[in-house]
Amino acid sequence: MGIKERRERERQITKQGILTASLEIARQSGWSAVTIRKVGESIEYSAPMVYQYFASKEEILLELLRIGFDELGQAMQEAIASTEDKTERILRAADAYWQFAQNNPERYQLMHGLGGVTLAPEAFAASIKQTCELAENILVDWAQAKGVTLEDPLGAAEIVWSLLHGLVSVSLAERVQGGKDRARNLVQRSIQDLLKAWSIP
Amino acid sequence: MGIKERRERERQITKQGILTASLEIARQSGWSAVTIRKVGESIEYSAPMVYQYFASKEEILLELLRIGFDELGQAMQEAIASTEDKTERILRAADAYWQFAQNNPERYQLMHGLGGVTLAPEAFAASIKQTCELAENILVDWAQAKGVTLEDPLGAAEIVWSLLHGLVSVSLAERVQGGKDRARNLVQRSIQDLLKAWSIP
DNA sequence: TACTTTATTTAACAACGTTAAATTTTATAA
DNA sequence: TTATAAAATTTAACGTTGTTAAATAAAGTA
Repeated sequence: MGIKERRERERQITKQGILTASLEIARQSGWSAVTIRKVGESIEYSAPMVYQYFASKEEILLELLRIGFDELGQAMQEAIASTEDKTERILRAADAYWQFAQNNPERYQLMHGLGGVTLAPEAFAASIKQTCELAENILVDWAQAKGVTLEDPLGAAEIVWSLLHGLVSVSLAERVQGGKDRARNLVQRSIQDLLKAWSIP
Repeated sequence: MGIKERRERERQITKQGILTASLEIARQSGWSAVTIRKVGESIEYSAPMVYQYFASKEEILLELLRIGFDELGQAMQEAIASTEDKTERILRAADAYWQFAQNNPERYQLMHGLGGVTLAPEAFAASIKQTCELAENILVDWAQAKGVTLEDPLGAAEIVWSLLHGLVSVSLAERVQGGKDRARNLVQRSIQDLLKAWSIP
């Protein structure tokens, strides 16, 4: 009597369909164009059917947000694991962050309340904190390896992350002249500059 | 026959009322709560009357955006004019930027597409560019005074501004631990750090 | 006072998120 | 296989949004 199980499998497929459809609409037309009716149409159901899978539109966005932060965290972890050099580690983690934002602009928007996303600030808080702690860890590692004493490690992490987030935000809004590659170099260079300043007593 | 003039005066007052009402609603309940009907109610008119003053809701937001960038630019200009010391000048300009964002969070959101604001990216571009050019100017001045050669002055300006914008964004979303004062110090310190790095060959 | 113009409001439309009711489809039991 | 219960799905509807058209009220002019 695997009928219940089959149903559950179908449910998961449809649920995933809702998520990918939402993401696709956002990719094509921005987050304000993501409507329940359009999502329903995408999965070839009537609009109210969406509510059999998510309690509200906000829940869809929150789920996508969670997935996004998971993937970003994973990408950064891989970057960190890819080298033993503490400085290079920071630069690669930053580049992983940068690449994620460039390859998934609409998800980055969702994860940071950009591009007309209406999500309560509390939604971001936890995941952001996690990313920031990760940044703090690799900075502390770096400082230790270099024999540098960071008087405010969390502050340093927040600075690096803010710089990164600022450049990404600006780049995503296509406000930086010279295209993505230039902005990418800017990220790398500015972080190196910060590390340089922190290396000197 | 000053009847036409009186009408025009009244018109300007009502127009201003629409702008301040929109800002007030956003301040109290966020930008997604700013609706034409509520704005109409605020100025004690029916909703459609708003369209006698602005062609669309977007036009209201764009006007507020323009005013916001004007005021921000003015505040930064005053900060710049307040000292001859090139380094202090940069720090004061950054603090003016910071103070504007803290004192007008909903306007800062509007000006940068935060907090559920749905405005086309093109809307920001011009004004942002202006602010960035201002940053470039004071950085070039600083470099000249310090005998430093900035190989990419615009890039340096974009870095400083991104750092500033990143910290402001994070602070406005109340994601920084330790409150506003700590974040303000972070801004000052990080910019000093960048300048320090750029001072060294 | 009568008429024209202007100012303002009410009604309405399409689209939104969401819920309730109606309907169709599917599974179960005789 | 057919009647019935359960589940799945859709249609209709509510209140809200931005916006426009039509109706009404007010003001100015002759």
